[in-house]
Amino acid sequence: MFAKVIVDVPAKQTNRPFDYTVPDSLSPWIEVGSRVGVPFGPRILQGFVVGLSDRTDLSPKKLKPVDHVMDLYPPLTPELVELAHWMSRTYLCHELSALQAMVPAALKAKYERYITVNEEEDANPWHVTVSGQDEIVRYIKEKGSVPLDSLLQRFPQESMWIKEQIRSGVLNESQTIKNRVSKKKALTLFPPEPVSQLEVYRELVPPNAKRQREVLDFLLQNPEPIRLTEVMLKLNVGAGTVKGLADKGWVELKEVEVLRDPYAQRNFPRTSPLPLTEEQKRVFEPVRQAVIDSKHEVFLLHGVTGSGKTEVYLQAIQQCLDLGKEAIVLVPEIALTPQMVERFKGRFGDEVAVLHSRLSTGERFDEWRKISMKQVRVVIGARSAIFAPFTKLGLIIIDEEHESSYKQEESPKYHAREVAIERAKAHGASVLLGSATPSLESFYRTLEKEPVAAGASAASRFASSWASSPVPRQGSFFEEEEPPPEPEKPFTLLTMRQRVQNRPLPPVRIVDMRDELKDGNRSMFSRPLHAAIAERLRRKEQSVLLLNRRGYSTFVMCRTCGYTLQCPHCDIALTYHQSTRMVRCHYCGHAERQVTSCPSCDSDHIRYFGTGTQRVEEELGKLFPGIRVIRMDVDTTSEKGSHEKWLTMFRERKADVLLGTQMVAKGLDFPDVTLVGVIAADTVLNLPDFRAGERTFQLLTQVAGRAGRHQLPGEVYVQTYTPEHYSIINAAQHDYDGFIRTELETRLACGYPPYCRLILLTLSHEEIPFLVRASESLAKRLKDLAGQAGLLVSALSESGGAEGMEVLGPVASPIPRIKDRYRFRCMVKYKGGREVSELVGKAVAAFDEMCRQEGLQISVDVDPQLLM
DNA sequence: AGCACGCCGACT
DNA sequence: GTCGGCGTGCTC
Repeated sequence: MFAKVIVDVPAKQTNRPFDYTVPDSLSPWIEVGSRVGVPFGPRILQGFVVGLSDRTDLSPKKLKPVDHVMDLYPPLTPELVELAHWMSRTYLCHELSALQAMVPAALKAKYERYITVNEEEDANPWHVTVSGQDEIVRYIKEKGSVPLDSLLQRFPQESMWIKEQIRSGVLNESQTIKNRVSKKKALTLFPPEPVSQLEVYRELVPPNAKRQREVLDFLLQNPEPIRLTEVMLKLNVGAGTVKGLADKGWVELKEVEVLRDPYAQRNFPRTSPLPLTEEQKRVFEPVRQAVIDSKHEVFLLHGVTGSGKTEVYLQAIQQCLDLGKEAIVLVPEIALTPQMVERFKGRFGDEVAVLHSRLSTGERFDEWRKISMKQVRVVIGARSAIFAPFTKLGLIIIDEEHESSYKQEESPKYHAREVAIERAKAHGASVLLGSATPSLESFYRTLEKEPVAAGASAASRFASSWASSPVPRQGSFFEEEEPPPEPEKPFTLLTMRQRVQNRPLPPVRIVDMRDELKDGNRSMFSRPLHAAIAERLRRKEQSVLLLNRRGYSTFVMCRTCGYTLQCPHCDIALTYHQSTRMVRCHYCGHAERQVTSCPSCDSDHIRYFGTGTQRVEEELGKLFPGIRVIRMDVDTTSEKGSHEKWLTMFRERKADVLLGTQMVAKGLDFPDVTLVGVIAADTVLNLPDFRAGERTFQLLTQVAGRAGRHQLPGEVYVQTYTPEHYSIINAAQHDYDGFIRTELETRLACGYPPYCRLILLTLSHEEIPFLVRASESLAKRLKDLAGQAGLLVSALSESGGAEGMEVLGPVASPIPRIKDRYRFRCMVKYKGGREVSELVGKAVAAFDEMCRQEGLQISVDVDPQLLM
């Protein structure tokens, strides 16, 4: 038997499976998806088994055997291995990166090299001449074995000599693969056998040892093994008490492997399904049917805020569980609040695993193992939870599907929505995308398109470009034969227009800040918003104020000459952190002490602009003396659990105003909030990104939905300098359809997604001239290859509906330098199928040598979400 | 990524 | 004549 293995080397040349023989002793343990240690060149590397075969094209003498298997059960399923392959082709990343993205970080290989003294060679004394070197040998002998890097740290002068000795055999080098996180052990208390012995011991306890007797009594009542920490908590005894018993041999304390449970302390009251409204029933029914029929279908659930999407999710999941299938729920990281977790844990109890970024590596690993070991059938989590190693998936739910956080910004730059659809296809599962403001991409895919057959229209060809199907694995992905892609099935649109109990959407008032300025109001609060806040204070109701982070960041400026502090390594302003009194660069981490005079003109009129929210908070305090404000931004929510703490305080009415960035707009539900104010609606709108209008509309709609969800009617104020913009007007009128119509027209006219697709290529290098040459050369290469394929057009929008691609740039990136590396970018706009991304892959591959030798870096982003 | 092999300049 | 620079290519 032969295993095809992707080894742990992220490089172009090793981005293919390598064949190994499987020794008989290991064959029962090796499956597609196993993690193995394999000899690769001179060392042992970690690798993933991506195929098993009883034949190989390689001559037997070149083959080496698999060294060992790393896990009792394979961490990946064959379906996920296939998915990794799809990802590597779709997003042009190494297959290894895709595989690694699927397992918890705890399983990432960590290699340690050990040095020992070779006893035989040591007999030859002339190898050891200089006294310092003699010391090294003694040091190693004393410790037995020493990790190489700690040895080099201790004897930095002698690194050459040490390498020599390893080569000549005086020192031995060996290497191990370690997991990053060990399984957690907890001291556990075991009662004696038989338990009746406890009666005897009870009498023997010294009369003054009251605590010890309590422990024995407890064990008599509860004779199962119990965690030491639990005993200490329950009986309020110290560890010494129990240790005393253990010392006498009356009870036993042993280390037992446990799963860390981040929600262990919490009790979730069980809830049962609520009766669905007519509208909920109408959208639930087709989803239920698809799940029962195991039919792959993608539903786009467009439901206004407060229309009760979550209850539909919960009942759809219940349907899944009833059929013995599993479900994944994706939620944007920022919305994965305790409230959200509570709703799922409350309905499905121990069947739920939760994955989010605030978990430690160990906690995350253990939640993941619950899935892997089939202890749970529901996973709720952020983006990467899409890789939950289920085998009987029935449904994938993506809440707030329009959120840009579903796109990973590091390699592999996948979009969870696309991955979800791909996974669902493999399982015959359905995907339910939910949002009050569906993305244009998703909405576009619900529109009826002409069939692919005769005359292949623009729309149908475009539709087919999204399709793909599993491919039998073989060789490198750039040269594979593709089966013709299946035509993409359109999404099914489901709509919920009513809020539960028919509460009206709050009226939204647009405030033109230009008028305020004209009338001499230079404050950041318009008169109407000011009056509205005053009114809430008087009525003892609560307000939420939202400030977009961007455009209001925390820079340091000289008021005499206008100089702003810049990062010396990046072309970006340094941000000021009040808590540490430091200025710091968000991109490279460069930090310096705050300055007292201008480095440029020496003036001491240095002004530290705090976070935008800090400024608003200050001004609120001035305008409304005694107002209680909770401020939520990066500064106040970095601490673990602080997010929850602030929200609880606000819920308990310990503040009048919740002031924050985006994070206050998402999914929060407070009964006494009757006012929502958006301080500056156009900060996003002015960004140089074709999605700016869409983002603005989404944000305003989301935040408007926060008001008046309960008995009290709500009201929304939106302050803006561009009140005539359709994304602001449509949001104010709660008119998604109107917005989408205008926005689709705009995108069609400008030639942007969803009418075409984009690939963003970013090149970086330390020297501008080299970078410019390389960038121009890459652009030329892209054009040449496109020309050869007959795909090149000069302006995509003018090519009508036909397939084609356009190469834009190179131009300097919006942030032209990061970490002392200059950045240029090229944009590929195209209509058509996979051939374009393959072509881009080929073009980039041609620059592989330049990357390796000259330090050029090229990053490829397929379907980029942020063009910044 | 590592690491070895291999082909041209300044030294014992 | 050798030591060593890092260009080139391979790892099942």
